[in-house]
Amino acid sequence: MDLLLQFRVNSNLFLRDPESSVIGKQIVRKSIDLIDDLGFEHFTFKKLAIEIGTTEATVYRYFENKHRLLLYILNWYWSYVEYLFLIQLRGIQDPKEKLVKVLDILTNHLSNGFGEVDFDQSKLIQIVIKEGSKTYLVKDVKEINQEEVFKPYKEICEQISQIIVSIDSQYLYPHSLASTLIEAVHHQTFFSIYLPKLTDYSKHNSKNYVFEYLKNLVSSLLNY
Amino acid sequence: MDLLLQFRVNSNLFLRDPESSVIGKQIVRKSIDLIDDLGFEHFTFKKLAIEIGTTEATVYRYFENKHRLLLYILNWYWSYVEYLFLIQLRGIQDPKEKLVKVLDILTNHLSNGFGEVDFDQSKLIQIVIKEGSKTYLVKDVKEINQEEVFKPYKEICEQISQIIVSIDSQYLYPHSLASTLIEAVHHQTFFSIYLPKLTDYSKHNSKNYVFEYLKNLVSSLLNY
DNA sequence: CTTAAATAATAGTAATACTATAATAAAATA
DNA sequence: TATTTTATTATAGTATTACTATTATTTAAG
Repeated sequence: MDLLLQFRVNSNLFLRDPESSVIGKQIVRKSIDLIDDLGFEHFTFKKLAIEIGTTEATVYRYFENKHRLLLYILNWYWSYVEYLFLIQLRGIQDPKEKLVKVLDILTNHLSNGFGEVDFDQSKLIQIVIKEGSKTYLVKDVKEINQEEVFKPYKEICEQISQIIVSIDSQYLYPHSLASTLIEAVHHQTFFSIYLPKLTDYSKHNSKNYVFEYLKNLVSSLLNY
Repeated sequence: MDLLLQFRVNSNLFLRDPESSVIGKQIVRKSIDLIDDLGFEHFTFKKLAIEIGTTEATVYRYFENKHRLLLYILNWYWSYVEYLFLIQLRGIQDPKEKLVKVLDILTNHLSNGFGEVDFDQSKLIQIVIKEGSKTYLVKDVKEINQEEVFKPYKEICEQISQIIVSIDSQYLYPHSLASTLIEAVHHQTFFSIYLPKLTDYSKHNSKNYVFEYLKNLVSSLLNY
């Protein structure tokens, strides 16, 4: 099952499959550590290479540039979420319950992990929250979009959209609501930590603040 | 009135007030053009200096680095929005109507401009949409937050939050909803242009798509 | 066992993000 | 008015970044 997920990552994202060699796996694993430590702006292939005891040129054989590596990491994440959807929504009939489970998966970042993964999951989540939007907020979105690099994100959005429609077939903005929910998970989590005045986090003692907020939002919105 | 707005920009953001000299004003005006043209990542002080016929060192006398310049531009924008709120919400009594007007101001980017400004307004809006989140998605958010550089954003959020509470005093997440609306304006506008599958833009022939979506969202949510 | 192909290491370059110092202009004071 | 002081810009530099080209080494194939 581990392998299945990894094979889904779009081959446009890399020059050489990082899963095909030991050094490739190290590149991905260590880059997750480093991007989390330094932030994407201060992360460089030089620093990564030193960290894993190789050279920049070697890293460049795997990824064209650090933006592609970030895309690779996020594609992996979205594929992982898709897998969680698959196994965790399977048993649920009620679409309302399904949507709550979706929010749970998206916000309850840790702990719902399956089996073992060879990197720090909490660091991955931090990258998704802090650096995720940098995958698409670039000058060449249009071009890279044609390479299908945002496909897993769109598929997640499509799935959530279908759940929304099955709750309320009259609702006019299912895709926008789906992408708003996904983005809200990220920026509300970020804000609650770093810019809490942009949230009501301090008034709620819940550690599942973002989950509660969005659960309330969808239930009011789709009236249930 | 013009001056009033400009004086509100936090002096922590610059080394020397760009409004105090001709070259300072050129730096701000041309940087708006260039950031829009190149994207923030490819924008450099060197390119800016060449464009306005000066040197990098001169630009560095005004702004510590390009991130500070971006913050300056966004602070200017948020102060401008605050001013629009002030004059355009004044006559409205009904808080529901007020909230719709807020969404109108936030989404109907152009045309509600007052008087003249000495730069391209549509380029400013593009920067707000595409680069705005890069002001806070940085390693040192915590530190720069202490310098009050996000104050105008928080004030806008606070104002919207108060409107929300006056519509529904029982609503538990007014600040989160406010910041979600602001962020949604930006990413939904971005998605509708560059990643339309993340929206329902194609199904609606409205050029005010994001406005309609969010108006519908708040009216369902706060039941009116 | 040899040759070819794949991979990594070494050594570069152009651009970026600054900084230090020198030159010039403007302002303030004698 | 002359002369300091100060403010501002220009010149020239450095370290780092983002790559690339070439060479060396390993692995695989015939």
